[in-house]
Amino acid sequence: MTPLAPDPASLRGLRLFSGLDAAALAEIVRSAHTRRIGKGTTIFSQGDRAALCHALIDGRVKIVQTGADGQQLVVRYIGAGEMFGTAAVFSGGIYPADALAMVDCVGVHWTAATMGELMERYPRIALNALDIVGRRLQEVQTRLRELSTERVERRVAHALLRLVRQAGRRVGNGVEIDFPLSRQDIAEMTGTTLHTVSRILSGWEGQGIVEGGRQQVTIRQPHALVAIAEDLPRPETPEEK
Amino acid sequence: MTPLAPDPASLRGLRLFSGLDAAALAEIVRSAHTRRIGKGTTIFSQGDRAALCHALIDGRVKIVQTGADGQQLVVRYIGAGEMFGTAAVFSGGIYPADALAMVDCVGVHWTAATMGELMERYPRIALNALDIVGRRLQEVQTRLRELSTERVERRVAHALLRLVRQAGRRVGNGVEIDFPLSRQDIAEMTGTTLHTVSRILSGWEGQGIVEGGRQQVTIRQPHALVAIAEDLPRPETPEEK
DNA sequence: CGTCCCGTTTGCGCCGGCGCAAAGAGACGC
DNA sequence: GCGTCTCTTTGCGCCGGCGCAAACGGGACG
Repeated sequence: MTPLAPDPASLRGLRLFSGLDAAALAEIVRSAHTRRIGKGTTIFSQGDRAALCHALIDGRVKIVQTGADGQQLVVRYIGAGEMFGTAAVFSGGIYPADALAMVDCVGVHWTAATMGELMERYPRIALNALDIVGRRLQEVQTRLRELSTERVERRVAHALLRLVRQAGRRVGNGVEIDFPLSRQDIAEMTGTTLHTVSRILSGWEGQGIVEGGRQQVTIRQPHALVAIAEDLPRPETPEEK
Repeated sequence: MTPLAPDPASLRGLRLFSGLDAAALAEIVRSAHTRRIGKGTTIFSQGDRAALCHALIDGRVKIVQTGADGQQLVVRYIGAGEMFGTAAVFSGGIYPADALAMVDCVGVHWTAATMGELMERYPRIALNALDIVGRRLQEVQTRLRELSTERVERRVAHALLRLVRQAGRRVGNGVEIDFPLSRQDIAEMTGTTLHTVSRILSGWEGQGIVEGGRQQVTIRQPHALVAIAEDLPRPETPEEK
């Protein structure tokens, strides 16, 4: 992990620091530690003491929780501008999951003590963190309800739609999930197996709704996916070509 | 809902306000609205604008999220001393679930604006809220992993163990969950049906692990339940009588 | 360029648990 | 006390999806 000089412009873009004045931002920049993180790096591990508050400047980080039997849940993908590991610092002090760099990244971090002082001095930071953690709580609650009450196909549709919103990139024939996403990853987000995900995606591909690829999904008919997710009648889907 | 005079002692006991000095607590008491809430009351509804931050002084509140198809998830039970609906106020401003009084309750609330001002003036409140919401996020993430990766029996065991920690009351032959808890409630916490919960509990009852009853569960052998939850070899369980 | 590894796809038997149906017991209101 | 409603229990057929196995193809690496 290679240290870098903090870039004030990118720190200013972090959601955690929105609404702060120039003096506050200057202090935040002064105490920030910025670095490159190579693809595949474990930034922190489940069960470790939560010593640092992290945020991502560039790249993509996967947050994965592992149970005692080795089974994994993909909790979340972190994109540029987002914090991670911060809630743990203020809630119990143990990271509840691993943070893995999916691609080469640029990250920034603060010690727990520094962030605590910043929050006491600038309550806006604490309120922003509360907003972020509260939204994540709502999302996870929604996923819990989906997993409790919906069949796999709908769950996969919901998961893909969330990913499109978070990491969708327009390409020629649809919207691509803009980072490597395997069938196993999708399975670990939706409580199923890679085989089931593969079968579902193959079926949708046959209907022109998605286009698959190795660690890759492109959504060609988002509205069809919404209909599946919401268990609505399917619109007629002309085969586009 | 019958207004009451705020009781400073019970407000002081709220987790949200721990670590505050007397001046802060006096201000909190001044702006608090306390009232009785009858059993069965809907305190707020899913989809409503999140206008009030709530906390419970006495009683038990169930937080339930309902999907578009009417299927329900029991998100959480709120006990005395706990806040509820507060995260929603600071995260998007819409309540994501209903809050229902399970028994007669005493509740307290503040307007969103008042709580926002209190948090700006006393950052400790925001940090406490962050701690509480962060712990809830961790719990829901853990439940999501359990639901994704464990069979029903283990999930029910985990759910009962959580309830024991939260609302367990020692009685003559074990630990009772100290509020009305139906098989349907347990099912809605664990992503299964009431029939499956009933079958599991009947089986455990036959082994002396629990004792059932109408809207009632008493855990007689907590260690056996832990072994089930963690998929450990079962200890020999002598039939106590 | 060749080889190896990993990800994807597909067939299929099996199983956990859903959900219908019915019976019984307890709580509640008149 | 009686009637009604709700909750719990249990039998059982059915189905969604798990997980084993095998084949194929693409990408990474030497």
